[in-house]
Amino acid sequence: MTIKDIARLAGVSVSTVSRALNNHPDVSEAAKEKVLEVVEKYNYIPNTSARELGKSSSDNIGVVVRGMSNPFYTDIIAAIGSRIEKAGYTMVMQQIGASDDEILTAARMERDKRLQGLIFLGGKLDYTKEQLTSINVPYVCCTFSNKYGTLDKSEYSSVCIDDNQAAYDAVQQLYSRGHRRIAVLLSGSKDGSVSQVRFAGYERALKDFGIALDEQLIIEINSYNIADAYKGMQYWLKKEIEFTALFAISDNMAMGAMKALKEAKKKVPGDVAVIAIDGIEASEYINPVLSTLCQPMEKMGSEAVKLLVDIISKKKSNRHVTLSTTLRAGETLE
Amino acid sequence: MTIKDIARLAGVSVSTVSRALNNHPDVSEAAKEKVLEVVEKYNYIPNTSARELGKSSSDNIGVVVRGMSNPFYTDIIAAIGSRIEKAGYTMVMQQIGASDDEILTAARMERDKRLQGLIFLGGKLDYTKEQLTSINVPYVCCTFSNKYGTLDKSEYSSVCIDDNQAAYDAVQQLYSRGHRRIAVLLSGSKDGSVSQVRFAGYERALKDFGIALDEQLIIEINSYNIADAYKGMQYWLKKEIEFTALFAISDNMAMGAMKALKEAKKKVPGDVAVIAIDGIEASEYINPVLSTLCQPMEKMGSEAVKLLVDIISKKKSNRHVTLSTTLRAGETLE
DNA sequence: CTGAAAGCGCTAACAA
DNA sequence: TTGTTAGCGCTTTCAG
Repeated sequence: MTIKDIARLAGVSVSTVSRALNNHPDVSEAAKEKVLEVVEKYNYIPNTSARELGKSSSDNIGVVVRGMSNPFYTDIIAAIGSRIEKAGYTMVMQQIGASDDEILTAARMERDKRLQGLIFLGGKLDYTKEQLTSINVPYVCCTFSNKYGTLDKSEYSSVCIDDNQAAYDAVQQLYSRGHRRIAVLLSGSKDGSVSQVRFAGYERALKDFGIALDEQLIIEINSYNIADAYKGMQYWLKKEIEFTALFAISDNMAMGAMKALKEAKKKVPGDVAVIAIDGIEASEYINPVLSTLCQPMEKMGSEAVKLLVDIISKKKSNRHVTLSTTLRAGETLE
Repeated sequence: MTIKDIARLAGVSVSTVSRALNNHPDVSEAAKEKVLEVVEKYNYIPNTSARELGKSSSDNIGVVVRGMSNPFYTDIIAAIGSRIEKAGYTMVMQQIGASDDEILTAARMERDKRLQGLIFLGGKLDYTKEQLTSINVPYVCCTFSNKYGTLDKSEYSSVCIDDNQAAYDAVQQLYSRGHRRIAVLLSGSKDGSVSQVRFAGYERALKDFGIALDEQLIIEINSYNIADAYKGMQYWLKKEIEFTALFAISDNMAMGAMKALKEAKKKVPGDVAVIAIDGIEASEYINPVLSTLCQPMEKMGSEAVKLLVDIISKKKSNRHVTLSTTLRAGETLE
């Protein structure tokens, strides 16, 4: 069943069918009605590929999300979606696995869907200009910036928190409560990911507070996984290194760590205070409730769209906005 | 940059480029090399729409997943993905929102991607034959079956647990530990969703065990949301209805409920025993660890693909497999 | 092994 | 308002 069949069945030409289906103004009510009736009757569904191909332009904005079903992104995506809609564009989202190439995915989408712009959710921090030659539309990095790349600031937009500062603030929360032996749970300290940035904030805070960096307090797990955080913490606890507080670079990792702490009979808080960064919903439902610095998810999403739309419509050029976190007191701080 | 440009630049015809790009056997090494060189140099990316359109068939299997980023699905999806790959097919996944129409999505995919088959993850339980006329390839329902629909068993395949029995088993766990005042936390008791099926299992168990159904013990929240479960439970607890155990129809809902119980100073376990169904990772990281009946996620995913591939290759016809759950003891049972 | 040319199903000028 | 027709970018016969 193609548009031709419908045309024949409705006794009109294909263009009339196309017009009727796309709500073009220049179709008579009679023709439109007839067409829709046939479409309904035969359960006709237009082929998207053909449609996309035939079209010369579109109002599509692409969103490529790294990490399947990362709870941290759901709220942001919702915000992005509604904002895009409101701006009169159409959202085309694509999720990719942790090891997939977002640039390639984006480049494909750009051509396939004739995108006007792109939003990257949770990408890498080290793009080079070279790698991005295949992207020819404006794009904004959401939740991250090009910290370690060689991209010129004027070539892209971004909206994120100041990860270094957030980590600094987290450590300060612990420090101000008297903690000096502050362990840090991270993915990697020089993996070029957000983990590295947050670790740098941790280091900076210690330095500022006059605490010497103790290698023994660094728990590196090479993953953002909750189960890995649990196992990593479990393993580290066996070393029986003295500490009174833990700064986890993400809520998820903090949750894994807390299970290990509980099993090791370390009271949280009491024996150990815990703080993290992110503010996902799940960490609000654990016991004790995790104390964490929340990222303004909704704001991030809507801001990202705003930046992009402004660029697409030539109103403004590339910009970089930094949003601030808010502390969720929780119950793990003391 | 289109295939034509590449052809010109490489000094060959478009068909040769197409062959080189698609690993066809009948291309000389020299031509292939030349083409790939140009492709590389100009960063050429073929247009998927055009590709899909031009192709007469495909080895695509579509997967439509209901519910964005539902943690329950991630493991299943991973299993489905690797199984599809292994079987020599290509997975094309599409996530849809809770209120979107999966049949329409599937019908579109079927045409756009020239699917050989479909897998539905977390769909509705009440399809009618009429609604499915737009689907013309074999499909299997994963994690659910067509409990309330009028579909003939021979028209589709399914792989899921026996939800009614799982609920029955959950209640039995509580009953055997002496509980008689067993509250149930559900989405709806007649919403035609899995909630209804599990509630029926709860009812059946009570009947079997000689316990009268007490309307006061039914907590209906019209949602599967963790926050709603929390609020719903909070509200219900204010009524101060006497109970010693809670059966939540999903892990997620149990987590919300447990936060409410904790805030109401009800000890879990001790004052209240809790059991649920699903076995998601998160519920393993809360305190106390949730006792629950785990669905065999991996098995479900791989089994779904197996059924589908067998049908596509005409080896077998539609089948329905029921997998059993396993109890995760946890710490909320007593 | 290679190229020319006919589609794939739709959109969008251009005429009528 | 309508229909005709030329693409969109690729795959795939069919000749050569």
